[in-house]
Amino acid sequence: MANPTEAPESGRTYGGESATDRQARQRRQFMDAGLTLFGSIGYRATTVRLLCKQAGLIDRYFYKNFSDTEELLAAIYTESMDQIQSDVMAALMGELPSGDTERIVTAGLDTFFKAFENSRVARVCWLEVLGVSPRIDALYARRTVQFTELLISVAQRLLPRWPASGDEAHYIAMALIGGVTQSAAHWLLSGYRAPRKVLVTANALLLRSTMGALG
Amino acid sequence: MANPTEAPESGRTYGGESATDRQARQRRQFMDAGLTLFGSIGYRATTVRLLCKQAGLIDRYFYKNFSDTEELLAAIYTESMDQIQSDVMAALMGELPSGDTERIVTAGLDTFFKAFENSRVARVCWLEVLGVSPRIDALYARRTVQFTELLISVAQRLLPRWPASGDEAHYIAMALIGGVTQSAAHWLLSGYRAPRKVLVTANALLLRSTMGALG
DNA sequence: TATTTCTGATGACGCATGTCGTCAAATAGC
DNA sequence: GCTATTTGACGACATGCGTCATCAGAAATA
Repeated sequence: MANPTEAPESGRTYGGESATDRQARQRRQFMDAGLTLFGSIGYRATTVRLLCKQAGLIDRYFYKNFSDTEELLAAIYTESMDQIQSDVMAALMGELPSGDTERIVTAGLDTFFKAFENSRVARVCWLEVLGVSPRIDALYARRTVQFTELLISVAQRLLPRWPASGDEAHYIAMALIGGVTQSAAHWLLSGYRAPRKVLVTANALLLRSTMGALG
Repeated sequence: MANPTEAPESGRTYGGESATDRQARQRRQFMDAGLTLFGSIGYRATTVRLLCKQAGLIDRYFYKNFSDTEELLAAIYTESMDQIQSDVMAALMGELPSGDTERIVTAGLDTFFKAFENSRVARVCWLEVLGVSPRIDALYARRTVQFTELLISVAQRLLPRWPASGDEAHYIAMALIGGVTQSAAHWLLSGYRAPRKVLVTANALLLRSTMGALG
C-alpha cells in the first residue's frame, strides 16, 4: 500500500464495476430517487433516509456523492433544465432555416411544454426550487436569464429591427419568459386540465404580438 | 361559574384590553413577526420559537391564534395579496374614466410593482409560498386566477372585440399575468437592480401589444 | 383584601432529523 | 485460501422541532 494512512485514492472493482462506475451509478440512482421524491412528496418532506430507501442504497453513498439534500436538488434542477434547454434549442435550430416565425416559435414552445408534461420535472423546476436557499434562488434566477438570452438571440435573428441591448428590451424578454414559465407552473397546479396545444398557441400569440410590436 | 369544566367563553379585561382586543393584538403581532421572518430567513427556517421571540409573546398565544406555521403563512399571504389586489383595483378604477388604455394599464402596473418594492412581501408572495403544501399551492393558484379574471374584465371594458370566453383567451390572460408576476419575482432576486419604471413600461408594452392583437 | 384569571419563563416529552460507527457477509486480488 | 476492501443492516448520538405542563407573579374582580 502506497499510503496506508490516507483513504485509498483509487477503489477496487466490485460486482464487475470499477470504483468510478459504481460511484457514477450510485449518483444516478440518487438523482432518480430525488426527482421521484422531490416531485411527489416535495423537497421539504424528503429526508436522507427516504432518498436512500428509494434509491436502494445506504446513506454512506449519499454523503459520498452529495453534501446534503440541497446539493442534490441543485444537481437535479440543473440536469433537468440543461436537458430541456438543449431540447428547445434543437427544436428552434431545426425550424430556423424555414424562416417562418410562427413555426419556429411554436416548435420551441411545444418542446418546452412537452418536457413539463412530466409532473415530477415540472414540480421540481417551478415549485420546489423556489425559496429553498439563496444559493438555489440564484440558480433559478440565472437559468431564467439564460432563457431570456436565448429568446433575445432568436428575436434578433428573426427581427432585424429588434433592439439588441437596453434594459427595457431585456425586461420585455424576461416578462415573456415569465409568461411561459408561469403558464407551465399553473398548468401543473391545475392538473394539466387544458391540452398542451392551448398552452402553446396562447403563448405563441403573446410572443408573436409582442415581437411584432418591437421588431 | 356557569360552566367550570369548559374553557371560559369570554375572557376578562387585562392591561386595559378586553379579551378580544388582546387576541386581535396578539394575532397582529404574530402576523408582523411572520412577515419579518418568512421574508428574511425564509419560511422553512422559521420556527415557532423564533416567531414567539420576534413577536415578544409566548407559544401559548401562537397556538390560540394559529394551528401551525403553515396557517400563519396562509394568513399573511392572503392579507398581503388582498391589500395589493384592492390597491391595484383602486388604481385601475381611478384611471378608468379617462378611457386612456395606456394610462390605465400603467397605473395598475405601477401600483402592483410598488407593492413589491417591499422585499419581505415580495419574497413571501413569490418565493416562500411555492411548494409548501397542496393547500398553499391551491391558495397561490386561486390568487393567480383572480388576477387573471381582473385582467380579463378590464380588457373587456377597454376592447369590445376581446374574446370574453374560451380557453385560449383565458390562457393568454394567464400568461400575461405570469409575465408580470415573474418580472416581480426576478426583480426581487436581482436585488431591485432596475428602477420600477422599467418594469412598468416593459410589462405595459407586453399588455398593450397582446391586447391590441386580440382586441 | 381575597380570589380568580392572565401572563411570562422554564423545562420536559416524544419524535424525526442528519450523521457517524459498528459488525457480519460478500467480493476481489495475491 | 488469505487478506483487504466493499457492501448492507442496524443502532447510537446530538440536535432541533412542535407541543404541553408547571409555577410564580401581575392584574382585575367581588
